[in-house]
Amino acid sequence: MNTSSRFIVAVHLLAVLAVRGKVKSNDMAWSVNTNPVVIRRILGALREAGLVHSQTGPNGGSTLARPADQVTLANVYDAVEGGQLFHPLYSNPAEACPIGSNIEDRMATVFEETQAAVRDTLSTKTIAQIADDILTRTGIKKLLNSGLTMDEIQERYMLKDGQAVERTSVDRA
Amino acid sequence: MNTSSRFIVAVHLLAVLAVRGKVKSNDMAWSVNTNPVVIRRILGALREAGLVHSQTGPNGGSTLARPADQVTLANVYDAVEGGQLFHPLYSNPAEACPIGSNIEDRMATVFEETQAAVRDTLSTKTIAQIADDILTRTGIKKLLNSGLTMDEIQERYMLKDGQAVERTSVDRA
DNA sequence: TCATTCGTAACAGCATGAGTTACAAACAAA
DNA sequence: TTTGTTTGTAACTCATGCTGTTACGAATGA
Repeated sequence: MNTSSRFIVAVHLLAVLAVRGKVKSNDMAWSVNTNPVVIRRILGALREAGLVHSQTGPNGGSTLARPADQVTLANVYDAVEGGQLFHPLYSNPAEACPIGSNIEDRMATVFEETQAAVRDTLSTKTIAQIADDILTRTGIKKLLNSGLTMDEIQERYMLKDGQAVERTSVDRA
Repeated sequence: MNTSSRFIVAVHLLAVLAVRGKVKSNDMAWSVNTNPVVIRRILGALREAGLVHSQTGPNGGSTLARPADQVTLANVYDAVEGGQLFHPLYSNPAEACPIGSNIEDRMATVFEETQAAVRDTLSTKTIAQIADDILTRTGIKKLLNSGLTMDEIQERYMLKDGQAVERTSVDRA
């Protein structure tokens, strides 16, 4: 059926951290367009999994706990969704029925194989790749390569039709 | 996250149909240990997907619409879960944020790849294999090979510690 | 005609997730 | 030390989805 939005939000947050360094939950909430508490809840799961560090107080915020190219989407998935994609258990099937008394066991192995396939797929992708793809796509990567810092880019450029373009005086007003 | 129990119940039902031929929703409900309407709802999805036929009236019930070795678990999954395992959409991330404005697009391709991996895994397994595994495991397969019919086995044997054993006069009483 | 079986609508109960408010704890800076 | 900022977390509401149940019309075989 479906997975919660936690996974995609978690990837979103980690990509932001990969690009920006230390970020406050308020700023991340703005980017995701939700409440800071929702962000902090997800950060809590990421912290428990050892993917981020957080700091209270002024100049507080969260940072990646290890380089973005060492954080796979499988790590993120495990952190926020906690494993099982399928439900091997349901309401006590009949013991007297050959199918009923064996289906859970049999399907458990199917679920394990499927879960492994999902994890294999997700483990080939890292937060660094996701962030890099997006920076390239928007033209920000080229600006970074030209020596600008992320802060300078943020100040002097804006997104227009998905591309980073220099702000005009009108935009600043 | 998680998937509903519909998938495993659907596999359960199809395995029962593979073994028993035509079966009433009442009997399937007994095997699954739930309400017949729950069964009929799932059969409805399977029917829409062309996996079973149903018949009203006396001597009614459901049957497989094609041989059990031509029904893969991917077919079943698609029938009852309808595709999307992950949610690519969430609450309007900020357009002005490079990550926010691109994350949905980027993750959509990740989700598609993952979904494809799941379908690949599930498409290697058929209802026939699941049913056969269980019949073999319980010793029923051997009885069928010895020439007994499923009805005869049902009448003269019972499950004890997962194995089909002949009923004693006490069991019949 | 009648009993049986399915199809489906309608509703209740429950679990889960998201959004929100509130507040204590940690911490940097004055 | 005090103050303001930020996080962590509990508690609550609201919406959604799934399961179980009752009810009833429609189809069908005897």
